[in-house]
Amino acid sequence: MRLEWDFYARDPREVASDLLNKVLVSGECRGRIVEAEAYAGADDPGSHGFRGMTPRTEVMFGPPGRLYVYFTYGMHWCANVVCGAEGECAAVLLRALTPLVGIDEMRERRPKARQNRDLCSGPAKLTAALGIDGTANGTDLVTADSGIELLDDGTPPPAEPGRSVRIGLSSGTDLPWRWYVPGCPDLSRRG
DNA sequence: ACCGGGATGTTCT
DNA sequence: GAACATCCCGGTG
Repeated sequence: MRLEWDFYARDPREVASDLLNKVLVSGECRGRIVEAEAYAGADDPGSHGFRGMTPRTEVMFGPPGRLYVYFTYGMHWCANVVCGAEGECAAVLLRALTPLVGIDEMRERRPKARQNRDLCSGPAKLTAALGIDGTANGTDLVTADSGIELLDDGTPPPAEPGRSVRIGLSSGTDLPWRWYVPGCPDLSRRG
């Protein structure tokens, strides 16, 4: 069943750990979330929202349950789930998926992937594999009006998830706000 | 296996 | 002008 508004309207650290083993749907493709990171606002120097709202980060401050998609390094898209209360800055970056459905379509979008575990093993890989780009910024995951949604298929999050500092930051590097499924072969890094 | 560097352009100072 | 929540390729061991 589809995740509802109250799932998202919480602290991003809770949402990040609870998103493990949920299913991301985009069009005909599906993947299981195995790695996610929490981001906050004024108290989180690693967050895009650290210095307040800008045109780019407006969605992060808006209602929970929407998708915040940003462009980085001149060529990559990354997708976040907006969390917390409306007016707060809070989101969860989706960092890795286990491909479940639509693998042929994913391989067409990511022809350089050598194996299935390379298709979605990074935040910009999974958006490319599932066809998510800036046109999806701000779309509502609860109504799924753009074909993107999150499902609970009955698989619970791991009883003891892996946890580490966040990856790729130059600020906020001390906060252990990355969660992952231990030993999963589809992570962005071994864990 | 590990490491270094290039691609590529938006965003904010 | 610098930084960037990244990825890929080619070098070396």
